[in-house]
Amino acid sequence: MGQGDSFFEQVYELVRGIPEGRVLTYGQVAGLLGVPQGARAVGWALHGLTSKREHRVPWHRVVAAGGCISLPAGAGGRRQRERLRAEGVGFKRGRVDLARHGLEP
DNA sequence: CAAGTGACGTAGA
DNA sequence: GTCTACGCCACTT
Repeated sequence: MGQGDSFFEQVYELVRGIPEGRVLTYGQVAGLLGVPQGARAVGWALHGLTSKREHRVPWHRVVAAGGCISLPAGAGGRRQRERLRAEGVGFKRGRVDLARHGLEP
């Protein structure tokens, strides 16, 4: 996989640009890339990072619609929740408070 | 070239 | 509030 600009790389770059304490949804990332219906592809792109060791991509800042974590606890969902909380992101009944950490509160 | 897959999204019941 | 069904995209084999 050494392609230069695949859709995946675009996702990585965009996610990499998410400031701390900010959270985006798959649909938003896809929309920013020009493919509002590509939420699935975005999720898949991040899925590859879970197994990667050096990525520098704050994938934990990307959650499903509504701010809910779709990741299984064993796949890193647990880590995502902890990381977000460590960045000051507040949780609302198991969901991220998009109203305070969304793209533009 | 075709089919299958997956960390989604929305709508309806 | 819960669950089901369909549609969409990009990548792999």
